[in-house]
Amino acid sequence: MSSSSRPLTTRELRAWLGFVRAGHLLDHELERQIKRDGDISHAEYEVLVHLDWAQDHRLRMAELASRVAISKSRLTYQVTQLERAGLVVRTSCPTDGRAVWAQLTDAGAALLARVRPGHREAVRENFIDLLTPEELDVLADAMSRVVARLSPTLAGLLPAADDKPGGRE
Amino acid sequence: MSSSSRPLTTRELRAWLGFVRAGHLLDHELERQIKRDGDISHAEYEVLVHLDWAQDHRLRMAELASRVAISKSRLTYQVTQLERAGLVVRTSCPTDGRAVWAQLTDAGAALLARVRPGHREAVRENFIDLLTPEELDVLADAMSRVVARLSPTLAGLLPAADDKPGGRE
DNA sequence: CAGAGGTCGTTGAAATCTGAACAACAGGAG
DNA sequence: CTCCTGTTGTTCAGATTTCAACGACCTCTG
Repeated sequence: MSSSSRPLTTRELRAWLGFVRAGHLLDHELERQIKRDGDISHAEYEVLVHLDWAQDHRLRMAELASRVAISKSRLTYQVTQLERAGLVVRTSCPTDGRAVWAQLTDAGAALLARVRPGHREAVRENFIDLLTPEELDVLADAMSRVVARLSPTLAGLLPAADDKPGGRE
Repeated sequence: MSSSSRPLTTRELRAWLGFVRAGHLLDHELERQIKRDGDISHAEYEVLVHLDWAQDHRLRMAELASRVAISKSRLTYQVTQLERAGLVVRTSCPTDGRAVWAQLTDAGAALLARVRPGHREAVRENFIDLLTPEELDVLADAMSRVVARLSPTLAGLLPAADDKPGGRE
């Protein structure tokens, strides 16, 4: 790579640092909001959301870990916590003895319903509403390239580029 | 807020999810690269970088924590680790008995010099080079608004919007 | 059927992180 | 000087995360 030793220009640095900092700050803010509205961690919330999105509100552990982008052992811990709180149950799979289903419970769905509005609002206030529609598109395109490079698998799960009022999130 | 219950459109969702996923994946990738080249964590690397950027390669704990955007107690832990590795030293401040300076050592600077090229390359390959200059500018502007909203203090430290070959990072 | 090789989810120990409580100090008002 | 209030960095306990095994199971081959 011929560019390997060339330092980042101010333009590049500005984009990179801004991206990283915005990510950290948003993480922190959402952590706060989710803890406040639902008394669970952001990580746990993510697990619930992905279960909610899934067919029949359930997923195998490995698939869930992949979608939430966390390690298997971390997910084991999270699901144990969520199960303890009654938001999720583990079920064994009849066709594959190794597999474990994580299934969203009614209580889990109810919690999601309670937390989501505030979450949406937080995402809007601190991110979406600060960008123009054009910027959103530019960002989405650029990010999809980044995701595609680092994880072709996950890239396939991102929504396509049309604009109907999505039924998710 | 009138928008509080309106779900995210596909366009918005695409931008938001892409942003979050790209952030996670980049974090993971950089973690790997830094561990490989310098045998330290990404968090520790960030501390070293901010010290290097600072006047005289040193900062007070509180200021450092603020710039790296981590908690005081977390920084205490990180600096202890870095000190144990000889990459940083703690110094007491003559004018303020409460203050503690974290000072980059020569070994710390040397480590940075060893890790940075690979880091730069990773950032370029997986981020910068995937975006056009126009996209970089759009992104930087948008992110600066997000940062400004969530942390006016940090926003002031972001580089300005000109484009000379920056001497940092 | 037996065995090899791979996948799945869990476990345990160590590393790291969070949040509240704390002790030492600074700065100003009385 | 003395008290009061706010700041600074650390500490401790508990929560979370990582990483390297591990046991159970599946699949394919012979």
